[in-house]
Amino acid sequence: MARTQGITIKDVARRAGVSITAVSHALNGKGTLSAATREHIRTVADEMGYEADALARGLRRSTMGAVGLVLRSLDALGDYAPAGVDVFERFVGVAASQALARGLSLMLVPDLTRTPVPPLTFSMDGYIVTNPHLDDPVVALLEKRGIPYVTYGRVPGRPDFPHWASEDDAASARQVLAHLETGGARTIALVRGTDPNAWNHEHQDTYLAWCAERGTSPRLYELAERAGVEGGVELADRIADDGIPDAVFCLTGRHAAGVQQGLMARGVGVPERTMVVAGSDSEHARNSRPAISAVELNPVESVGALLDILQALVAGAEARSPRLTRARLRPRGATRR
Amino acid sequence: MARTQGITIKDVARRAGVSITAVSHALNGKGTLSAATREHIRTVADEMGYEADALARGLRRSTMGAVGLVLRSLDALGDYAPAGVDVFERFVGVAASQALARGLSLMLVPDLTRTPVPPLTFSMDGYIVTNPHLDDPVVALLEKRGIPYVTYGRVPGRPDFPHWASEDDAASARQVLAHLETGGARTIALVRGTDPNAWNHEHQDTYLAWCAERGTSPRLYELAERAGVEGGVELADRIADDGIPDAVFCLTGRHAAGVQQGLMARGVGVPERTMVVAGSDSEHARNSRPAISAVELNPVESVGALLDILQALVAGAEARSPRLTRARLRPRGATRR
DNA sequence: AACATTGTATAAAACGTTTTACCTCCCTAG
DNA sequence: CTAGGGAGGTAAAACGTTTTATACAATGTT
Repeated sequence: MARTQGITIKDVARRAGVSITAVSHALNGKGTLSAATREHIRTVADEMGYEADALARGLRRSTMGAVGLVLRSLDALGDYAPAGVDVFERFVGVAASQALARGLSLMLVPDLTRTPVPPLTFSMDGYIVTNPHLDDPVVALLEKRGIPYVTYGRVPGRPDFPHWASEDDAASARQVLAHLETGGARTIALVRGTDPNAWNHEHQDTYLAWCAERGTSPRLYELAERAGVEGGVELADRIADDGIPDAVFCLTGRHAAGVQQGLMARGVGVPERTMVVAGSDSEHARNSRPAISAVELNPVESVGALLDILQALVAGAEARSPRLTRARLRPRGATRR
Repeated sequence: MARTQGITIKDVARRAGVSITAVSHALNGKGTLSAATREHIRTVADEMGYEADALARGLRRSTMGAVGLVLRSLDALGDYAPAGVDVFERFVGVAASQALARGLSLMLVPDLTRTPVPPLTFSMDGYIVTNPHLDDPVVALLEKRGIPYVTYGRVPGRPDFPHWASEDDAASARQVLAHLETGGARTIALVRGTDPNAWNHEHQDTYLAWCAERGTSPRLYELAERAGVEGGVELADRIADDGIPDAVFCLTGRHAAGVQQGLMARGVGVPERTMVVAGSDSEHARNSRPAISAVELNPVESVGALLDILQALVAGAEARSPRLTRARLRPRGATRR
């Protein structure tokens, strides 16, 4: 109802016996006040528990200290079986606490393009967009509005756009493939998702290049992210029918869990007959039996980098970007030979 | 940098050849304008793509159309092995989309009590606090600031506080216990978490009452939420050492998965020798083998109720509260006899 | 004695809305 | 002919800040 608890800059000014300008200057370290007055005002403000109204300040400064987070799959969270949540839950948590640490507010926006947009949408200083799609309308909207944004993973179809950070997907993929090769795998199948984002693209490209380098013919499968574990189980049959590969590299933990489950149900031994790896670690990977080897992403560093870039962007400064962080392969039972 | 893309109410007014008051009135359906002018102004505003600045509006109206969400465990998300996330990830997703549907912005606040607070913190219209603890400082702060709030689950130690909604935990617990009894269970162990919140309290109370009614002696275990699956595995040993019960009722999906895993590793057959149930459904419960029966919470209805109450509160209206939603038991292999 | 200069503080404009109070016109009733 | 009253509209105040421009001493300079 009443937004602020009464206590405004005017009250502080009156109590301290100075003008409101003086208060503003003292609290923001501007202007030309004597050290004494400055100190005095600060004390008074503190003991009154004064806190500048974010709206008024934002209106005047035209910057708010708040960033929006668009989870490019959050819509899916509305359904019963959320797709790809493993990664995102981590991401949201990390983003929230890191934003806090930097004194930023974090607003969650499921979909920027559905109208009407929530009130504060266009008042944010900037946005973080996770895994934008090809021709993502969210990106287009931000672009059109001139709102600064950074993306988690490069923007497909926009190789020139520099303001992104992410784990080095190509490096991760190579790491996985090398690991499997060391384990004796010759034919390796890749199971990717269907979202047209950089994550899927880049893994696929790396995989195809790797196959080409070795002169082996690729075994590529697509499976919708939202198909989840069950999708993986079903896909296992198709994979087996096509001839059992030495290893299966699934980009999501859920798919990996499903595929492994499906293969084992058919009597295919893991890791004896075929190995299984997940491109992003998740509870599914960890809790499968045998535990599935997986790439552990690095949301802490990635989010840090994203916020660095975004803050620089908002401040109108130059940002070192893009920035790649390192993910680590966690070998587990499913590739232990 | 520049917050809004230039286009203000003044521009619209000029273009439409009217005063800014007229524009405001036309767009908000107030004042006494002729239908014609109103229509005209609306058209102009639309084609200019005008959207009122949320900050200016908020400043004037002293209400913003934005609510904060405090996940009373979100700190934990910063760690590698997040505790209790299964429930919360769902909750965040649902909250975000329902807020959107109601035209509200959702701000994520990890911890309201750490200073300095992010800018918009005290500008929110109201807050949703999930599973507040006993003597929760977040609740105290909101109370002191006079900011409206609702809680997901009652506030422990504040039986008088009405503004909450949640699944009917007592009913859920009874449902589970009855299910186990039907399956032939006589001695049932309860594994609860350590957080002093209503969820744990209420399940425990119901369980104890149920035992008392039957004259059986309770077998109560506490296990920290963050102990997760491994904690469950370890606890399984203790439970078995104390004498294998006919069923184990774990409040979290992770604990249930761990306990079942631990029991089976000791050669205790599930469901033949003992049954396992989880108080909140999760991927762990679904993907264990055998699949663990679990109570499927109802975040959609709960969030709906919470927003209803909060919106009423903010509007200064009377809200029907508290409100209970129904959770459903999903019987699965782990209790199939 | 007149004039810069410096140090400290403030008045007032601005940010973009909403809302309150008022204005003007025209019509009708007295 | 005038008072009263709607219909249709606007000017200006307000929201709580920040910022720009200005005021006023006191001090130093020619």
